[in-house]
Amino acid sequence: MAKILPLIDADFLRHGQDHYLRHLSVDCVIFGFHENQLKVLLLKWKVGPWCLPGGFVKKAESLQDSAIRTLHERTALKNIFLQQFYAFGHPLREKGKARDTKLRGTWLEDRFVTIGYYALVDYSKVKPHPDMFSDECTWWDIESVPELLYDHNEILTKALEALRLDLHYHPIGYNLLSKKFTMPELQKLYETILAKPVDRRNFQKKILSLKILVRLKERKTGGAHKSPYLYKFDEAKYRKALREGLAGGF
Amino acid sequence: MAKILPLIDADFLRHGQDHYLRHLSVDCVIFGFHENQLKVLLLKWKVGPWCLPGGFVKKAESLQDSAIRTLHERTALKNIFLQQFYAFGHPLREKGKARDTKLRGTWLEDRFVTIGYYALVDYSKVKPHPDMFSDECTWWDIESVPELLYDHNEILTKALEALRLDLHYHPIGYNLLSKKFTMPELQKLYETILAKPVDRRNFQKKILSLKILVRLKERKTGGAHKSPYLYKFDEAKYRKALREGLAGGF
DNA sequence: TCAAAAGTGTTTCGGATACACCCATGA
DNA sequence: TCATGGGTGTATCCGAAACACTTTTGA
Repeated sequence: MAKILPLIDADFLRHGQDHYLRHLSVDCVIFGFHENQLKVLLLKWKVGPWCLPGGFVKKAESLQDSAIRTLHERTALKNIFLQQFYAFGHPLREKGKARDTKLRGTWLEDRFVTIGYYALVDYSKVKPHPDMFSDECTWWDIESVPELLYDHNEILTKALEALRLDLHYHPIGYNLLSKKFTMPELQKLYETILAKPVDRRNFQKKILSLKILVRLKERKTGGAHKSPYLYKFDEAKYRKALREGLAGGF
Repeated sequence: MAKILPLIDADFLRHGQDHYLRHLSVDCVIFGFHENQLKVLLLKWKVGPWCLPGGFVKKAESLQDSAIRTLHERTALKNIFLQQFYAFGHPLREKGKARDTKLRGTWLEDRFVTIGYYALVDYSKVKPHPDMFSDECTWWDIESVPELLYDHNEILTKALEALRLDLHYHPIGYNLLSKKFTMPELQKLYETILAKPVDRRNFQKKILSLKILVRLKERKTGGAHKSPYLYKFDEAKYRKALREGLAGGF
C-alpha cells in the first residue's frame, strides 16, 4: 500500500471503507526510459519516505482498473501497458505503520495486502503529478532508488524480475520509447533491463527477425557520428506478438 | 473464493470477519500425477458445483501460510511445493453468488478478491479430505474438469499456463512423482503438462544434462517389457536448481 | 582527417532435433 | 519368438554467439 498520506483527509479516514475494499491496495511500479537509463516513478510524502504510487480498490472496480486509475492520477496517461506481477501479503510488510498516529482507529490502520502492477510508459510524455498531499513525484534511476516505504523496495525488485522474464516472451519498447527510435536506443533499453551488454549486430539481427519493426526513410541527425535509421513498431504485428508471445523469445 | 459452504456455520457467518481479512480469499489449484495423467483436486459442496479448494486469510497470517493451511486441510500434506500465480479481482467474478440466500447480510456476501496458488503434490500420498460440509474431494483428469464455481475454470487455466512457464525455469517432478520413478514416467509428466509429445531419447539426454537426477541400481519390474531404471532427485542439486533456475531451461 | 558510431555481412559453435540400432521382457 | 518398450549412440540443422570490414558524421 502506498499513498496513505497523499490521500488522507478527514473524510477519507472516516468513510474510506464505504467506498474502498478494506485490507486491499494496489501498487504500481512505473518504468520509463530516458537517456539510456531505466527509470522508475516515485512519490514522496510531505513527511516520510519515498514510495511507489499506489491506491485503493473501489468497491465495484477491478484490480486492473484500480491500477489504471492510480496510473492516470500520477502520469495523466491513458492506454498504458500494465501487468500484474505479484500479491504481497506478509502480515508485517508495513513496517513502522503502527507508529503513524494519524491512522489510529481508522480502516487504514489495518493490515493491507497489496497487488503489484508494473507499467511501461513513454518517459517523454509523462508530466509527473504530485498531488496536493505529496511533495514530489519524480523519476529515479533504477540503480539509485532510495530506501522506500514498507516493503516497496522488495516490490520494485520483484517487478524488475517480472519485467525481465516477460521480456523474453513479449515485445517491449513500444511502451517505453517514443514512436520513432533508433536501433541503438532499443538496444540500450534491452541492455538496461537485462543488466548486461548485448552484441550490437546480433541484437539487430534478432530484433529484426521478429518482424515487428519498420525502418523509416528518416535518420536521426544531430548525433556526433553516423546517423542511425529511425524505426517504429508495426502496430498490427506488435499487437499480434503481444497476444501470442514471441516464438523465438529473447 | 471457494469453500464457502464447507466452512459455513452460524458462528463463521456472524463472526468470520473478526478472524479473517474481508474481501480476500486464497484458492489452490492442486496438481497431481497418476497413471500418466495430470490431475487436479476438486471439491464438491453438498449443494452446488465443483470448485477449487480455497480458504480465507487470517488476520495475522500471510497469503502463503493461508494457502498452506488450506492445502493441509485437504490433503493432509506438509512441505508442499506452492507457487502464487495470479490475483483475480474482477468485481463480477463470483457469478451467481448474489443468489445464495444463506450469505445475505454476512461478510461473505461481499465481493472477494482471490489470490491463486498452484501446488504440486505426490498423488500417491494424498488422501483427499472432504470436510463435513462437502460431499466429495477427488482428483479429476485435467482434460475433463467440469464446469466450476464462479471463475474457477479460468483460475485453473491460468494456473496451468503458469505451471507451463515455470516448467522452463524450474525442475518439477520432485513434487509430483514418488521418490523413485522411471524416465518414461518423468517424460509422460512433462508431456502432459506441455500437452505435446517429446522425443524419448532427446528428453533423456536433456534431463540428464541438468545433473539433478541420480540413477539407482534398481529397475522397475513387473512391466510387460524391458524393465526401466529407477531414478531419484539429487536433493541438494534439485534445491539449487530450484533456487537459481535452470540454466538451459526446457 | 580521424575517432567514434552505425550499417552489413561471415564464421563458428552448441544445443536441439531427427533418426537407428540393440537389448530385455512377458505374452 | 516376437511385439513392445527401454537403453544408448550418431548425423544434421538452425539459431546464437563471436567476430571484421566498410561507411558516415561532426569535431
